[in-house]
Amino acid sequence: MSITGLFPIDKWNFKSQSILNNLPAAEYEQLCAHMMEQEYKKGEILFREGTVPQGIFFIKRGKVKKYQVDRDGKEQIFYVANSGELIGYHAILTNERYPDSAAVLEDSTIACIPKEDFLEALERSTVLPQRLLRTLSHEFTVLTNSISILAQRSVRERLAIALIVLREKFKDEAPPGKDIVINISRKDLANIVGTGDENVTRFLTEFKTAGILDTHGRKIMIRDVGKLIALSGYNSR
Amino acid sequence: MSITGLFPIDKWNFKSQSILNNLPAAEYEQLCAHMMEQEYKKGEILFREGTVPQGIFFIKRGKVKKYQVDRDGKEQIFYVANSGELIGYHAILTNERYPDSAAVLEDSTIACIPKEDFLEALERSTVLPQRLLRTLSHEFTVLTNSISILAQRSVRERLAIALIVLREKFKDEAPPGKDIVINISRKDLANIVGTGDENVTRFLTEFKTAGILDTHGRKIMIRDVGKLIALSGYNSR
DNA sequence: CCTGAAAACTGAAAAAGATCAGTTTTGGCG
DNA sequence: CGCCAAAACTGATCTTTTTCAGTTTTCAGG
Repeated sequence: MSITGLFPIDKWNFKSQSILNNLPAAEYEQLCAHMMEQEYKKGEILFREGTVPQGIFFIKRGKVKKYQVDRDGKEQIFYVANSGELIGYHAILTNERYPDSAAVLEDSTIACIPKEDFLEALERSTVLPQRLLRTLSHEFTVLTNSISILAQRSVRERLAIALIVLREKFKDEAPPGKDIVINISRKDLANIVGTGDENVTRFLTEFKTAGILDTHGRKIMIRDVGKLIALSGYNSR
Repeated sequence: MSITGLFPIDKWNFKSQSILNNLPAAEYEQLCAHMMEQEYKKGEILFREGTVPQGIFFIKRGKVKKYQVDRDGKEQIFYVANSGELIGYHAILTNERYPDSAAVLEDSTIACIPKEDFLEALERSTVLPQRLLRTLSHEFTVLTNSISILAQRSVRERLAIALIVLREKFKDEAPPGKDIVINISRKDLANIVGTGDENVTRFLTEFKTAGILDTHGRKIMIRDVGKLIALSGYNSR
């Protein structure tokens, strides 16, 4: 059974990059007319809860976490966006103060397309609305899977699943033939899985002892995806 | 602080009914040309995981639960759709085998609009794609809130929140001046909250003892929404 | 109005997870 | 290269949640 064959996991890997790919040239030109490319450092915030972003963001290189912060300060990461993905359009589409925040997970190159250009392109374009609809529907599915996993699986299983998914997301960066390195803080991992960082440490130690992965500082290298999948609970029966 | 002012809670109450409201007459006519209205009984299944529905469903009266079933048979309800809402369009938009199921929660009147008519209307209409985009974006927000709640709140808090939301959904059915009655099985409640039905029973008993609600059989009548909100953890600080 | 199956409830025990209070390690910066 | 703050780790304890093994109640159909 392959990883991508595992239903909720390949859904989690969905990329919205297709939105801008192969747009009619004229539309693409117009959309990118006032695009601003910028370097962001780890930890920088793209937009914050309760605001309407200035535009939509296209991640050319790097990774961005999408999260919400609770009243009592607890952070929940519900998506890690990879290079090639587009974020920030939900707020612009609903034109509402938006409950999500986005922060840069590792040094990234991100382009910003002004709100107005995006909305205009959406009005004019013949393909953009359809693509967005499909993308949103797909994202919806990703979230419903996350809900099932968070509500029903143990912390160990959730962490195993998160690691499998993250491994896929960090695949691109590995030099050919070299290890895939997941570079993410324990706290961020905890905020994906919905637990504390102490728990993440504990289970990572357990996985390490079981020969499933290695750690060097905060870096995680997965050695045995098969065992992780077993632990994730998706091979049961 | 009003219920609807509570951020994640009013989001959960979102209705997608606006999608079909006040469409241009011609478009509406065309969309409804082959619409089939039908009575459904409690427990009937509208569509099942892994299928593409024949059409989209408009709930004229009643309620429908949207859920996913895990490999090991665990059911997770991620949304309760109310009268006025439209369901089933995700699968049709992505044109994929779809991971969600929908079953009738109480006797309902539901109209089915054939897939082809819906897709054609989507192509022709000037307002439908935009509306769907907004609706989907909004639904997305509802799900991210659910994720935060499920990942970070205790079972007691989750149940409190679920009850507040369900109370809003069952509001319409209460005769003026009479109690709002939440009519849902313990098992379904458990599958919303992500726990077992024994736990639901336990906490309901606790709430009853605290004067927060009454139960008659499986019916739940909430007496003190304020206390429930307090228990939900949303008044903290 | 009975009756049987499904649903709801209860208690006790075990397991899982959160929390607290530290110690050790890491990695960026002067 | 060493220092310092932040992050990671560890162990012990306490709380929450699950699980199991029943009993009681409800309610739909005969």
